[in-house]
Amino acid sequence: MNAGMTEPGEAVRDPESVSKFVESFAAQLVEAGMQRMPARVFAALLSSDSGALTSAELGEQLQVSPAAVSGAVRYLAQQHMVSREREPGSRRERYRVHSNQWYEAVTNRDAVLRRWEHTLREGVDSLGARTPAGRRLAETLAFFEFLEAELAAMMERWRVHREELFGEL
Amino acid sequence: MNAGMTEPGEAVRDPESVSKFVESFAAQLVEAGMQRMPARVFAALLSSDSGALTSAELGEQLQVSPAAVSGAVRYLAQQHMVSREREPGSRRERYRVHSNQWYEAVTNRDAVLRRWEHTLREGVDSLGARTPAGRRLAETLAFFEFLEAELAAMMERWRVHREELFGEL
DNA sequence: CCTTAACTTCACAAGTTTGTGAAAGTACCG
DNA sequence: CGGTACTTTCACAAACTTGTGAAGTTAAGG
Repeated sequence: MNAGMTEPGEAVRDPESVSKFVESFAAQLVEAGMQRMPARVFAALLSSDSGALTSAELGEQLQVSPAAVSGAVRYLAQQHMVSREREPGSRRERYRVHSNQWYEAVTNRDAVLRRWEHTLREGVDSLGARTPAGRRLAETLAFFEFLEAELAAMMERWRVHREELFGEL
Repeated sequence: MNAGMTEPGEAVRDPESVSKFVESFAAQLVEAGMQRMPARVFAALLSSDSGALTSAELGEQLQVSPAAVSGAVRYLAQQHMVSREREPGSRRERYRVHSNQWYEAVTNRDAVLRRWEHTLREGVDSLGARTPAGRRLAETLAFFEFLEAELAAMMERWRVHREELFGEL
């Protein structure tokens, strides 16, 4: 650890090791199903001090075209993982990650869960609720319903725990 | 609902509506990041009455080659979402889904979570724990650590709840 | 209003993924 | 041990994805 050999306490931002982190983190997001470019953009935002970068900054840091940044940001905004803000007095836009908002977005996937449940319900219907397969699906459905409730409660607990650790928003 | 127009209670397995379910469910697994073929194979297994199918049965139902089935099953077995069993007295293999085992496999992703945490810890190190970015990562890390503990506890509660709903294993 | 900085859209080329047929490998069974 | 019934591996073609440059659009500022 502390491979940069800097004295602890110093806030020297070594671009190379930052980039290394960005790429590792992005790789894990990709592994978890996110597309490559949104993952890289998101990781870059997450590890910026201001929490917000312009399109040009992102393009330079990641060595990609404005078009790529544009597409990635559109996706991230749709997923509520970043928000866009216009810099006043400039035609430049900045993309911001609200540190906690992003994992809230990932866990608050009510709509997604609801669709899974809907599909499963249809499955139980077409297989017949009393067939072995129907029962198997019904159990899966019950699990998802349970999950949905638990996730909400868990995020509530997290907010409390978070405040203990880091204080007010 | 009950689009098949069969009297309730009847266990008529309409191959077409089953296939429709298989494809919808598979599509959702794909959306969640699983590869296409493993998703289809898994959905087919999940909606089979026996909970187990041979390679030939899967190939026929899904209209794919034995090679495709082989690859898909290898992946699913690695993820512990199906298990393989040799039929005694035959050289045929069957692939089985243990109704509850599969979502246990999906939620028991300790190793995966651990790797995220490791990456985040490195990130905090290279950004500096007292920088804004470092603090942001530290919060994300704390969230993952919290998640890890919560997930385990949640699955414990689910097992109890499940037993209430469906009885013993 | 015109200029211009910045973002977005689009057609396409490069790269990657996916499923196939054919050949090779395994292991039951006589 | 040889035959055969499966399964797996492999090289490749088709289909899809991804990022680019260039043209198009928007709106800030003169």
